Amino acid sequence: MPSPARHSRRSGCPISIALETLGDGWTLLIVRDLMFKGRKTFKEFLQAEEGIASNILSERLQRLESVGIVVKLRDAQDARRYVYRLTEKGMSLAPVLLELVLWSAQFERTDAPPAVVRAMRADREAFIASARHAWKAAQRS
Amino acid sequence: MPSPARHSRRSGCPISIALETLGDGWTLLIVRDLMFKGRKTFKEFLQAEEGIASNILSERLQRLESVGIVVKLRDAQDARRYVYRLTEKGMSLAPVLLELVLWSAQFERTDAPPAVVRAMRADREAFIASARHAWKAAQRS
DNA sequence: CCGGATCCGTTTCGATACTG
DNA sequence: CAGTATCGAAACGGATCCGG
Repeated sequence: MPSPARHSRRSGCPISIALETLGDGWTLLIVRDLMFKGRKTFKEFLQAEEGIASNILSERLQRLESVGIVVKLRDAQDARRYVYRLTEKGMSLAPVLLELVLWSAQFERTDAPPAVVRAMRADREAFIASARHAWKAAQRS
Repeated sequence: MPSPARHSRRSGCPISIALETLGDGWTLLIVRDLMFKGRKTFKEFLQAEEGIASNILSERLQRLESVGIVVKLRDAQDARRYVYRLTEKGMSLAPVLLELVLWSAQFERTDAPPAVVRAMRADREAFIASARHAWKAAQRS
């Protein structure tokens, strides 16, 4: 979706940057998986139930890296592997993702909302705080 | 982006419905314009600075209508025209949009954040409440 | 094996032109 | 004014190949 982002000057409500990065559905899924599902390797993203193709995943990860939302690092445990992590900028998307998940949960036809959703709904601030806490903890590893 | 939405069953964090509707950048812009900028006619959307093409706009509006986010009505003032309005479901997207706009504003390189953004930042609840109030007021017209 | 890159047929998008 | 029709460009995604 190149066009709406191009002519973004002086918009009353900025949103174009979000469009460039999140306007793509796959990207949104990757960020959600990073933030809430603990996925971090190429393979884990590939195996996500939505079924992304490897070339698409590769491209999206590169783009996320280039806009500073994720970083690619060597796995500390296994130096042959890579792990992807959200940056601070990436983590700052938490409120957006949380609202998005909550909104979706309202209309998704599931018998019972998953525990994650219930935790989010109960206390948004607390949920974001704990996600950030987990993120910081994983930092040192 | 057809695929991620197709296999959406039993996701730990629902988001697929949001992907179907908001995963497209143009759609996001339309909803933002409806919610925060008071745009409501086909022409007003067309004239938005981002420059959407008429066929794209048409298709996106139809899709938004089919998923129950907007309704298409005759203009009460001028019966020859149509106006598009957010439904209750559409308005329930307000928190998502607000967080999205706030996040974008952080990284958008503008000299001063527009008044809207400052108002949002100051009090999110109040901003959403007033947006909803304006929406209800416009209902009776 | 893992993390991609490349190729290529198919689908979708979107700018422009056109119509009721 | 509010959309359709057309048609080239771009994106998608499955298969396959490659370096470590």
